[in-house]
Amino acid sequence: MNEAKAAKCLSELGSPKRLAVFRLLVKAGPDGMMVGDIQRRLKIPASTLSHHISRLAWAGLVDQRRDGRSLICSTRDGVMDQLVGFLTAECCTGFADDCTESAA
Amino acid sequence: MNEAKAAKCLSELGSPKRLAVFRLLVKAGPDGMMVGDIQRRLKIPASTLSHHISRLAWAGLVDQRRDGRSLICSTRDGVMDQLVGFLTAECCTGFADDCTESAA
DNA sequence: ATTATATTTCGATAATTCTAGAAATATAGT
DNA sequence: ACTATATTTCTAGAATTATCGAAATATAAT
Repeated sequence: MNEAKAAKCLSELGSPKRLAVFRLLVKAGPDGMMVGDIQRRLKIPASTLSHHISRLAWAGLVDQRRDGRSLICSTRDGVMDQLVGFLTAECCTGFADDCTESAA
Repeated sequence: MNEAKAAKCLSELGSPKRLAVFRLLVKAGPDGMMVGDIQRRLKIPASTLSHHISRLAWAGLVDQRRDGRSLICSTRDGVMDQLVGFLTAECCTGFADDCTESAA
């Protein structure tokens, strides 16, 4: 996780519809949820929902796998922890100046 | 913290320049940092930087106070914890049982 | 009052994103 | 092959956002 990747994730999660989708998937857990079920639940037109899901996937926040005619979405394991870790890593908490980019 | 407010925060943090500003302020701690210092550090034109700071303030992520001719920016206390709490709050409260990490 | 410094607001343009209907693709069943 | 279901890709207009120079505002010092 670096600043560019974190910004990408945050930006994608920053759309109310995408955040709602993502949170639904967080709740669904590893079993995930079919696109159609998300659509029925959130009442978003299919093409709009597909657009948002593809952005979440592009950011690495969500994975999709096919099961017959359905595509099952789930949150990518660990990505949320990485993001939260990055945000809360108080790099140089002692207010030092020399913080060279830290990994995490 | 609710979904709309969280989305607002995430969206604002999702701009690379704003994320850089915010992280600089996280590092600076409660003492904060003058706009001019942020500008010299990140090399963003003043009007552009002002725009980004005002968005961070609008989202409730950053506060500004005046000190003489300078405006001092600092992260709003607690907002990051609230955001992280919101993001991780409902993890696996639904149906999954093998979510071992994340918390509060 | 004049001048200098610090930062914001204005204004205009470029770029990106949102939205959703229509068409296309993928899979399954008959 | 044909039909139905599930989802994506295409497309395009509307809305939002980013960028930054110029002008304006706020404060301080002389």
